[in-house]
Amino acid sequence: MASHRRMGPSDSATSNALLDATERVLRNDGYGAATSRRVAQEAGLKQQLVYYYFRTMDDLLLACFRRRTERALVRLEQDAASEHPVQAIWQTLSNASDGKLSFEFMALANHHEGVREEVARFVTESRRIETAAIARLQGERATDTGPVTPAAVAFLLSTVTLMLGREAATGIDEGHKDVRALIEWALGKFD
Amino acid sequence: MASHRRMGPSDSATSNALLDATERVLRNDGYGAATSRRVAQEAGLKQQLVYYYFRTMDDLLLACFRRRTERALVRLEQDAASEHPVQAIWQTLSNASDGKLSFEFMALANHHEGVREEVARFVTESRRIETAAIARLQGERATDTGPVTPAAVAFLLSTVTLMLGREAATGIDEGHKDVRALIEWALGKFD
DNA sequence: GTCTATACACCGATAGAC
DNA sequence: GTCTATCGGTGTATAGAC
Repeated sequence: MASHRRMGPSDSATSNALLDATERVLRNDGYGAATSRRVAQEAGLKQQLVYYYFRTMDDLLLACFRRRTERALVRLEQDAASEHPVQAIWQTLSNASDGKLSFEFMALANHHEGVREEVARFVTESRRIETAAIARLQGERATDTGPVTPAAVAFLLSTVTLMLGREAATGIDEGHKDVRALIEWALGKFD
Repeated sequence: MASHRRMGPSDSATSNALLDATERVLRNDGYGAATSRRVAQEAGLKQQLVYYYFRTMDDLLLACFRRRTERALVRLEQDAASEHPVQAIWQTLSNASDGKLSFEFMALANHHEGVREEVARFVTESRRIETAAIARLQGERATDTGPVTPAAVAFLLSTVTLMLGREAATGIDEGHKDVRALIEWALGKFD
């Protein structure tokens, strides 16, 4: 039974302000704090507007994640098409990857069907792009990289940057210097 | 101003049942669902008993995490003292590491001071144990491992197993076969 | 497009009887 | 150690006026 409640446009200034506010709340206080009242307050809007622009809180969370992945994929494709794709991707992920937010969405994916599917789609797609870029380099150089395959490097690129950023945010730096050197050594085999 | 409310023992059958129930709730529905009523229901107990055994919900969550890390460190020390420490740790982390629960606690750490400190303590301590075990092997063999240092391997051991398990649970397997082969190759340099 | 008003459920936490 | 009862607050979501 569909609701008869009215709905607002999906790309207005107000809806984007709500998405921005949602990101801030997730970053600062986690998904447990991402309530309609809290998000609206963060955006300086009334609580009920959340339901005008997004049918449910689940929809808001999903839209928030989708906006982020779309932007990330655009950037990733730019990096992959650049002169030194592997270095560019490594730099982008090392600097920009917002570990706190990513983790919040990954935890959310554990019990939010829509987010889970979107996370799977995003990871699969971005790893596909990364693997292709690395394989292209390998083809050009024709060097033997042994077990350091494009797919393995793509996995390490994304997961190691994520974990480095997250641990640093938690006050951990055990082994970070060494692993950074190791990854850069592995990357050097391609680019 | 301290509360005058009475408190129960911290290692009774009932308090452990509550901790078990908390783990199940976190695993199935995330920390947002870990409410006193929900946890009590899961344990077949009354909601108010949560506050008899644990002062606040934050305390319950923290106790739940502490119990897990204590058990994990015991197991890690056993593995580190075994004949093939690196292989043993890799196997234990690959099989037993409960990715969903770990992620839930890591996300929780983002905005829960007590859990954040405990996560930092646990990661630092376990990585220290792993690094020592790997370095001991390196000393015995006296082989040159280049950039594949004990600290780097320790970082990869814990983070790669965590991410492999988590992605598998989300329905992702992009690059998993390759990265497993790569890690096992790196481990072979030591053990 | 934004407002007021409101429904109804669930939250953490406490008091005090048994 | 476990129970009943309960407080004040907050949650999602909707109806309907402006």
